[in-house]
Amino acid sequence: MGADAEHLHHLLLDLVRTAEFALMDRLFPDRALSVSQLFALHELDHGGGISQRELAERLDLEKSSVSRLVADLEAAGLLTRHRDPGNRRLYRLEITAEGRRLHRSAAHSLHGRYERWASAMTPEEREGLALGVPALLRAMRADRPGPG
Amino acid sequence: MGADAEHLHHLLLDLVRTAEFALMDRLFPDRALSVSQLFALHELDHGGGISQRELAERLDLEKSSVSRLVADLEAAGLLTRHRDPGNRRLYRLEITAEGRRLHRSAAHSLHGRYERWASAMTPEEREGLALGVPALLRAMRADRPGPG
DNA sequence: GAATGAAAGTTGTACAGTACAACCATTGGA
DNA sequence: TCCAATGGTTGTACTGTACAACTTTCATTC
Repeated sequence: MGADAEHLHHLLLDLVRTAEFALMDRLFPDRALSVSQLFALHELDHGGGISQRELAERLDLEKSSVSRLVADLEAAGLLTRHRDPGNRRLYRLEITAEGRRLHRSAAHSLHGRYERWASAMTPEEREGLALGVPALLRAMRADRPGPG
Repeated sequence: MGADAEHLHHLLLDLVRTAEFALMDRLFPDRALSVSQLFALHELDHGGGISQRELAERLDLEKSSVSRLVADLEAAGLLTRHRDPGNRRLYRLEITAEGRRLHRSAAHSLHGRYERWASAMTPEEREGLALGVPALLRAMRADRPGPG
C-alpha cells in the first residue's frame, strides 16, 4: 500500500501540472475565458436554472467571486439572470445560445488534443485510464471534509 | 476514437479541478508554501545545482517570477544560491536541509491522503491508473508545441 | 582589446483571480 | 412585528503571474 501511495504522489503532481497546462494553454486566442468562467458555462450547459450560491458551491468559489464572474459573463452575453419570482433574493442563471455555442466550441477545440492524446495510447492504456481515473475521482471526493 | 476523446474531456476537466483542490487544499497550515514553491523544492530535491533559468523552464514560469520565488525561498532558508564560479551570470541553486525537510514533510502530509485514496480503489483500478496516467502524460508531453 | 550582442538575473509595474468583511434586500418564523 | 437567515454586491487587499526595461557577465569578431 505504501508503494501505491508513493506512486500516486508522483502521478498526481505530474498530472496536475501537465494537464493544467495542456488543457488551458491559450484556449481562446480571441475571446478570452478564464478557467472558472469555462467551468461555469459547463455547469450551466449541463443544467441551468441554478442560483449563484449553487454555482459558487459547484465551482468551489466564494459567492463574491461568483457574483463578479457571473456579472462578467452576463455582460458578455453568455448567460442571463432573472430573479426567481418565488424568491426574489436569488437569481436563476441560464446559459444563452451564444454561451452554449462558446462552451461547445471550447470543448470542440479541445477535442483535437484529446484525439491526438488518445491515439498516442495503446488500447490497454486507454482502458486503464478509463477505469482508474473515475475510481480516483470517486476516492478523492469521498475523502473530502464536507459531505459534498 | 471520438468516444475516447469525449471521455477524456470529462475525465480531465474533472480531474484537474478535483485534484488541484484535493492536493493543494490547506497543505501547510503553519508555513505557507505556494504550489510553485513546492514544485521548486521538489525539483531541487531531485537534483540541485540548476540555475534559475533552468528552474523557470521546468516550472514553466517567467524568469522574473522565478527570480522572486527563489528569493523568497532563500529568505526563508529553504534553498541557497551561489554564483557559478565558471560563469558568474548564473546561480547554482541548492536545497537546504530545512528545505528538504519541508518538502519531505509536505510529501508525507500528502501521503495520508494518497493512502486513503488508494485503499478506496480496487487493485484493478489502481493498476489501470498506474498504466493509463503515465501513458497520458507521455502523450500530452509529446504533443506540446516545443521539443521539451 | 574594444565593441557588439547574447544570456542570466532583477526590478518596476500591471493585471487577473480570488477571499474576506461589511453591507443591502428579501424572506420566513418567533 | 421584529429578527435572524439567506442570496447577492461592493470595497479592499493579496497572491501569483507576465512583460518590459534594466544591469552584469560573458563570448565573438574585428
